[in-house]
Amino acid sequence: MTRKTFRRLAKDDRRHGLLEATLDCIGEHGLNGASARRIADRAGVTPGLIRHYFGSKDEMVRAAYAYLMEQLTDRAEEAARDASQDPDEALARFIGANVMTPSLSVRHVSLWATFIGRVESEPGYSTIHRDGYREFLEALERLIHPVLAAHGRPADPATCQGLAIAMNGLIDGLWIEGSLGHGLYDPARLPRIVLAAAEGLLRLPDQTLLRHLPALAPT
Amino acid sequence: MTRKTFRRLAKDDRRHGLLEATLDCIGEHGLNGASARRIADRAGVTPGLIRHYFGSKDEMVRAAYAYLMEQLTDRAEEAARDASQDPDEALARFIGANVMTPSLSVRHVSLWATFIGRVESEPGYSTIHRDGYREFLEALERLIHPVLAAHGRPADPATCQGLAIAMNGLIDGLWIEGSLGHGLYDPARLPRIVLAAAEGLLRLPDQTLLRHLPALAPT
DNA sequence: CCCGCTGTTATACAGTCGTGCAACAGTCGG
DNA sequence: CCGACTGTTGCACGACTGTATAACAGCGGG
Repeated sequence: MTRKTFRRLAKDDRRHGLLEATLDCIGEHGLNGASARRIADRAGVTPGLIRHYFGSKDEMVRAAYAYLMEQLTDRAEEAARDASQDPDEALARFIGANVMTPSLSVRHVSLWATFIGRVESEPGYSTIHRDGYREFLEALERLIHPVLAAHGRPADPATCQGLAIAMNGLIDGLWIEGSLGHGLYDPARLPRIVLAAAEGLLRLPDQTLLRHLPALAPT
Repeated sequence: MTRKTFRRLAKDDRRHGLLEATLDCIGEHGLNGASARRIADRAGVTPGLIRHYFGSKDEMVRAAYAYLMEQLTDRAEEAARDASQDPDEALARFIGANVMTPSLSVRHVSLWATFIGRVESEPGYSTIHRDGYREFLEALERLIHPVLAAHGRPADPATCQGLAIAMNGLIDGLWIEGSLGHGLYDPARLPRIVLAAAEGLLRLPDQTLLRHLPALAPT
């Protein structure tokens, strides 16, 4: 029995590989089937490394949750970042991007849901969840405020936050159901649906957001 | 070693007890920690019964998912059933009830999310998910249509479905985040937020739904 | 009252779980 | 080219997993 050959990787590379393998396994087999052995296999290492890098499997899974949330919020904010100077277009881009590929992803929704299910009882999860949610909410508020102001609608902080909360719910809900692909409707309808809903929700004139729909075409 | 005393229950009672215990365990410990022994313990029986009633643990968990979805849709439709004849009020009640106790429940959201995370890969789950989603969507369409018609807004099937999809997203998203109680805002604000958003989304005149807010006070 | 049906328990089994630990082997500085 | 540091492996351990099966006991029908 010959010993497995291996390469010594930089600390961050190995951590990254393990986290990615953890998410892969959880996405495919759930927290159940994501055993230390299976994750190590997927990462191309032996289970002992988990202890070496994360102390325990639970700790690694927790780190994977944080890593996932980072990915999700980064991706969301990226859509707004490369938006034009036009506040309407920036908001439309942000909202639309969240219900289109690559955001619309079964893998991401499955992972997100799996972790959400443990937020209440797993120590440390609630902080990760709250931070991600807050970040998303604040990004939304930053995008909504100038749009409201430009159209002469009330934009005090309380109003703005309430609208951001509703908008976040709208986006999240459509993101989840759209990603799961139950076949009840064509997900390609989602950008139009969500932008029309957002216009109404914010009491914006017709086409304020919808006219930027063509700009959302997948590059 | 004395043998455990027991009562012979009606088939449905025992099944119900096991399903409820299954959901309890999954809610508290996730699909991971919900072992056959722990579930049996919670139900006050021995693990062997699982095989007797469901054939296997996986089959029981699947049945528990279907059982949960039935509970959730029943509860949602109940809110609309005991609504008055006024279409506006019926819609307002339905929407509002979904972001208030008892619908706003960490246990329910945790369970829902845990199962959603497995919809993609676990055989049979997607059907349960789709059926529940379709039922919710259709209930929403039935409530939205008369409201649109009464206010002279376009109410063709395609428009109606699109609005129901958006409304469902809005409700789901707020239900999830509101139930998790992250402390970023007071969940008591949700009924007002969701009704205001729904009015805008459907392009209804101000206060069409919001004026029924007082009628939603927890009985 | 007691027999028989069957819902229920108890036990055993092979497999997998997470992880602690000692030995190994890559890799880098000298 | 060699020595030393440490990232990585391999294995062992006890606990726990799901489930098969045989023995038991509650309960209704006669």
